[in-house]
Amino acid sequence: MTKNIRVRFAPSPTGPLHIGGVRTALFNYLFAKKHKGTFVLRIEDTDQNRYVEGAEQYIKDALDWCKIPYDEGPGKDGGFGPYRQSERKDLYKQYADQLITNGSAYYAFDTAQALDAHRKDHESQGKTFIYNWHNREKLDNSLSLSEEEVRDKLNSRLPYVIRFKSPQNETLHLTDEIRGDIKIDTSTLDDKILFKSDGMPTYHLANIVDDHLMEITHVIRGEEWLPSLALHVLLYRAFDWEAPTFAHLPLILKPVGKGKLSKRDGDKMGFPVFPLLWTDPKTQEMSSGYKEDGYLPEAVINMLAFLGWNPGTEQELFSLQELVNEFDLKRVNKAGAKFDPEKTKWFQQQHLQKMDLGQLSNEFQKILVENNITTQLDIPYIVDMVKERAVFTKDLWELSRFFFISPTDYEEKAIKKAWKEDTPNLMHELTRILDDITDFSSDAISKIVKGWITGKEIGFGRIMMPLRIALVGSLQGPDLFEIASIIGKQKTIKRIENAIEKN
RNA sequence: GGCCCGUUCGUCUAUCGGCUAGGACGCCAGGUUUUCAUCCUGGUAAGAGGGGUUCGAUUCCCCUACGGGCUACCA
Repeated sequence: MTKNIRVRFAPSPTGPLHIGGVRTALFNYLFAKKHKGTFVLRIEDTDQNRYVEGAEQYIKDALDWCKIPYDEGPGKDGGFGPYRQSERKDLYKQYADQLITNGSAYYAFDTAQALDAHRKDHESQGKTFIYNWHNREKLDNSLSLSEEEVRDKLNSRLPYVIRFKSPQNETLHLTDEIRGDIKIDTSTLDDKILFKSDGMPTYHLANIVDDHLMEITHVIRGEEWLPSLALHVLLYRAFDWEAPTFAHLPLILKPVGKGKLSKRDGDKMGFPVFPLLWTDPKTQEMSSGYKEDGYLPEAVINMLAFLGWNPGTEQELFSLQELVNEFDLKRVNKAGAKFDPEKTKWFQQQHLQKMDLGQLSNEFQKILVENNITTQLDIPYIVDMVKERAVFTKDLWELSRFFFISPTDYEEKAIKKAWKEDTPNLMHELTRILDDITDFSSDAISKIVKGWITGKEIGFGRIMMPLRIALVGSLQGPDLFEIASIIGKQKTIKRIENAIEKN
């Protein structure tokens, strides 16, 4: 009997979640569901200075839109709450103290200014200042000071931090589910701050404590955390806790240029980097979102899943459930992946085509209302006819508006190409032919009109193209006889007459 | 600079020592649709470089180059 799989997604509410974060959440979700485990959302808000109003709600809304709900998290206690680190504040100090007691950590009184000066000084000499074994004895901390001095400083309420005492001269063998074995020489590590002078833990402490307390079995996070893996493993050891399994996901890179995809890139390059629209509460600056741009969550999820993962088969189109079934951490890539807005569009187009016709028709109905259209026409029939040309639901309107509204303008290029000198006469004649048809079904119209054209011994284009201009306004759209049949005999003839008049 | 991770078509990727290196996006060309789009068919294009190991390396090892991440009392 293996223990219950528990994973967490632990974003910091410092702004909107971007698609890299969504992918991390997705992979956690897929892994959890695949193994019938629990997906936890934990809000890592230990840095009060960077807290952004509305960010937490945005994270929840985004996960909700993507249909990757968390099993436990703020507002959904599963017995491991609270799930906001700010609400767990009182918990952490005792763990920091525990490390002091067992010799794994120490107090440090160095001021930010003093450390800054050290860094600048080292930098000017071309060196890097690292707070660790090689200089910790010379700095202002409980390792260099006498017990008395330390007690005095503590008693006089001097600000202090608690630092981890990184071991020296040890080769750590770390394991990552995706990357395999990683060797680290602990002498290169620095003595990271675990507990800040403001009474809050840093990410490192809070993260380890919470993952332990919440019984997280697998830590799946971005590659940017790989450098802290050694510290984290060392912390588990210092606490004598069993460490979870780690997996570091490759980063998502900019489509062009250098570096990882950042929150700024999206609107600069013409595609959203956020799942939902975001308005910065301070500057009112807006960033576009996939939802508002018309993307289906299924498409975004599918696209994201394929950024750094593949099933090993040639199937590319997946539903969420299929992704759950197929997902395997072992098939996650090591290298970073450049984000491709074009392929995202392709996923969108594919998923729109797969969408349930009734549901798509309902969406379309809303657009009709927005455009003040009331109609007796068979909406699902029309949607089914034009949807293959659509990438987004909103495209449906432009692709079908001629069913509801007679064209008033005619595309110039089309007129030039197809509206010739004898066209008005031919169109006149056509109206009489159409008028005589009693059964105005597309089959019947097709048969009669085609017969008529053949009899006249002229090219089909001479009739069909002007007719299309008259009915649609341009040389586009589905089968003409279908269109004529749907809009009906009267309107068809009227539109032809309009076109003759205007051209 | 230091530490760590990575490197197959332009992009996302398959390949678990022997392949004409496969698929997808994009692009190009044909075909279907007497329109347009969709769709179908075909084409374009890749193992960073150098050393090893091996009968044989894209695949294993090392070096170099390049790319990326981290290097805060941020996560």
